[in-house]
Amino acid sequence: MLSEVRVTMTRTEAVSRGAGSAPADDVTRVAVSTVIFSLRREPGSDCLSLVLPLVRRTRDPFASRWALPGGWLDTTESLDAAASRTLAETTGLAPSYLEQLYAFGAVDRSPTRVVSIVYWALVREDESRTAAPEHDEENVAWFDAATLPELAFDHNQIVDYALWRLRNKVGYTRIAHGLLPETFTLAELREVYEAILRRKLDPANFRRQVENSGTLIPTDRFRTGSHRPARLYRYNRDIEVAERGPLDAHH
Amino acid sequence: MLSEVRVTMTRTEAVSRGAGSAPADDVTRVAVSTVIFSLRREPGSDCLSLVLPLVRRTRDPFASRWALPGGWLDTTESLDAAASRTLAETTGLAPSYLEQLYAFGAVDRSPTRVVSIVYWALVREDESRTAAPEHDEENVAWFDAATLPELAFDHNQIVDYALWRLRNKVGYTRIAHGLLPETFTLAELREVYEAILRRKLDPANFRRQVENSGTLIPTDRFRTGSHRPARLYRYNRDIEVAERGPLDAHH
DNA sequence: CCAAAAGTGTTGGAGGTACACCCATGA
DNA sequence: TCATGGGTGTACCTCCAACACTTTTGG
Repeated sequence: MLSEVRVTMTRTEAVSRGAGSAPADDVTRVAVSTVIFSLRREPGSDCLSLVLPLVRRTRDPFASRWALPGGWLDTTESLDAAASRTLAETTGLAPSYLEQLYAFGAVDRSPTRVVSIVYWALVREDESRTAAPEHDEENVAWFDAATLPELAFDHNQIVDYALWRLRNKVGYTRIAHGLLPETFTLAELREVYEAILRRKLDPANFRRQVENSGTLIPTDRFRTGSHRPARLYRYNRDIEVAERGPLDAHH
Repeated sequence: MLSEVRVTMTRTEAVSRGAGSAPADDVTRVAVSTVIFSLRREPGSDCLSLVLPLVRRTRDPFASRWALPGGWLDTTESLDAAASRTLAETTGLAPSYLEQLYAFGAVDRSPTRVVSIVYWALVREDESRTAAPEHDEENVAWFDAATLPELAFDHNQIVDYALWRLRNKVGYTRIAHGLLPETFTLAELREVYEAILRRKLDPANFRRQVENSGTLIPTDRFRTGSHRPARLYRYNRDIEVAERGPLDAHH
């Protein structure tokens, strides 16, 4: 039915950032990348902003460009596991939330045929500080999500899509706690929403909304400091099950 | 900068779903499958039900089981194109709506390592009738989505997820027109919603909701027949752009 | 006491549900 | 004429945005 054909294809060096032997030439390879979001308080301004880690490519194509952390899919691991693994290898992070974003497979997105299964993840602010201890400090850096440079491949587009998903999902799920420590004040939670949605929220209405949603458990502790002490809350982990669809796995 | 090399792509004659020689053992291959929804009016009952086409497998694994239509990803086509192609090859259908669903890649979902990029699609009721003219009538059949047999691989799970997405998406987008002809009455549109959501909707409130959404354009024609003639509507195609995220392609 | 953030109350509008009610046709 | 679905009006309820107001701390 289909006969064997010869194809001439301009091919550059292998794609893998990091190690890996040269791959076979005639197959489409599967890569896994992750858009990792965290929050950082800018020293100058007093508001939080979304940041994400990028790795500098050390080889062609797009050598010296910044790219999403990722790697090749191993034959013996699931997609979710590959996302966690490559994420840990390149940045040393363990995400508090991880979800598949999309599979990108345009033929010209890389010189060789690569299908990228892209995940997106959230890491807590405190965790992202301790990350990348020995992981080439040089080649991993955090960027403000709003002002990214030109990235390798179609990664700018991918980040845009991940941002869109994050902004959507924060509206109808309670994933914001993936960016916060175990306990937090309502003001801190509101700041997270404001950073993601890029607009101010009414503190009074925000309080009632999250209180009525039943996803927060008040503790008896308070955050003291500047003014009137604010109650600390924890997330109710029993809720979030029903929010997701019938996809068993991914944690 | 980029050096040109020659690559020999042994296209193991294969790929399309039925045929196929044994694949290489050490690579993970990429398949593309599609969950295709359409509507069928059951002869006995008077209400619409969701149906989808399945193909009977002719070889192991899961020989003689029913499976989602699909095939191997070709090296020279995008994921979207592969979904359209395999969908046409196996069922002869051209979908009125096509969207990527999810990438499934558990290691044990197939004896050999296969990552399936799954799409879901809608085809209009009338189109689904004329389908599969010469496409092995024997090995393609339509099933009620609610009462599927045990399918090959993890395809039952996949259909469940596709149904979940469809039911969600019908609530906040206007994809239902993908199951209807060019013009239709509000009652017909409501029936589509009822079939997808599996519950009755108030005709009066349904009318106002879709009218206020601005997605319908009334024509000056009417569907006559049983009782008082019902006005025919068309969909306003200018709207649906803003509904989707920043994913350029897939039409 | 004052500033500022924590937390509460109140109002009005938007949108959804339930349901009563007219309208127009085939039989 | 009647039965049936097409189409309209309306009351009510819930949720949300706006904003006035009280409470509690640090300085």
